[in-house]
Amino acid sequence: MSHSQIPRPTDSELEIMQILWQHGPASVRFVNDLLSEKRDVGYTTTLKLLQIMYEKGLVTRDDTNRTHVYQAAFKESDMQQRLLDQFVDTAFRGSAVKMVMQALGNHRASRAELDEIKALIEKLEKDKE
Amino acid sequence: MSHSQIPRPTDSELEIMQILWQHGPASVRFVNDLLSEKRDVGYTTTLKLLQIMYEKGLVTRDDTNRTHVYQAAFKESDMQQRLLDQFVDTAFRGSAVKMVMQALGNHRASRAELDEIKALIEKLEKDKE
DNA sequence: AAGTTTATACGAAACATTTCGTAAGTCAAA
DNA sequence: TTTGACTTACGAAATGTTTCGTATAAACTT
Repeated sequence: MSHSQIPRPTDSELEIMQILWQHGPASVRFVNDLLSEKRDVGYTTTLKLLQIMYEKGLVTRDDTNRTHVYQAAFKESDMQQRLLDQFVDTAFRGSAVKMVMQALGNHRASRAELDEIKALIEKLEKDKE
Repeated sequence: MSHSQIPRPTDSELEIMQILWQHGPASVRFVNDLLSEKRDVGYTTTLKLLQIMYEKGLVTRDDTNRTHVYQAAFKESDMQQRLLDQFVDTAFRGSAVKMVMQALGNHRASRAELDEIKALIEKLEKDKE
């Protein structure tokens, strides 16, 4: 199927995307086993979700074998960027900086992580010269 | 009505919250006028949404006059923090730092903004000592 | 080969969200 | 006082999401 525009995944769909990104191509069984560790979910529910995600173009699948193997259709970082843009727009009126400040202010980041961010900022500022 | 737990606002609801945060307490008419500038939406649609938001506890209202006046039930920053936590969990597997890096990497922030963030980081690092 | 387990497909119920039509009341102007 | 504009309340259609039961076929076990 062809898709002019990929829709934003729902929360449930994103949960499954996470599994596919973390573990690579996987069967319904595999996805459902991992999903079941976190919450109560039936096998056919997971199957149906993956089928819908396939129709939406969120995942691809290999159905040469009886057990189909699903795979994320997008890189995690690309999807994150899209979700981030959307989130900044709706929750922070488009201000990524405000969002960053809020995230740093209340999430306890380690010193190493803070240093990493600081280094990125300095690199960005250098690029600006 | 009493509420044990306030649900996450939907996208449409958040759009209305933004208006209430930006302009303060407002009538359905006022909200709908602003909303209509961006997209096509009927008056009773906006009314219904505000009524539902009232039932959910997202807004309060003053109904002493015929024209009810609605008001956000939460500070914008509090809501942003809640949405942010949720977003980081679902989209970045809990890593606020990764999210920040991605936001800074792809959003063009001004030098002044970058400096502001750097200052915050240095303050946080000082607090860590 | 017969029975058990495992797979997909599909329909539909249950639930949530979005949208709006219609009814009924209030208010102000003609 | 009648008319018209404006208001809230409410029901319900339209759409999207989540869940699972059932049917059917394939593969494995004994």
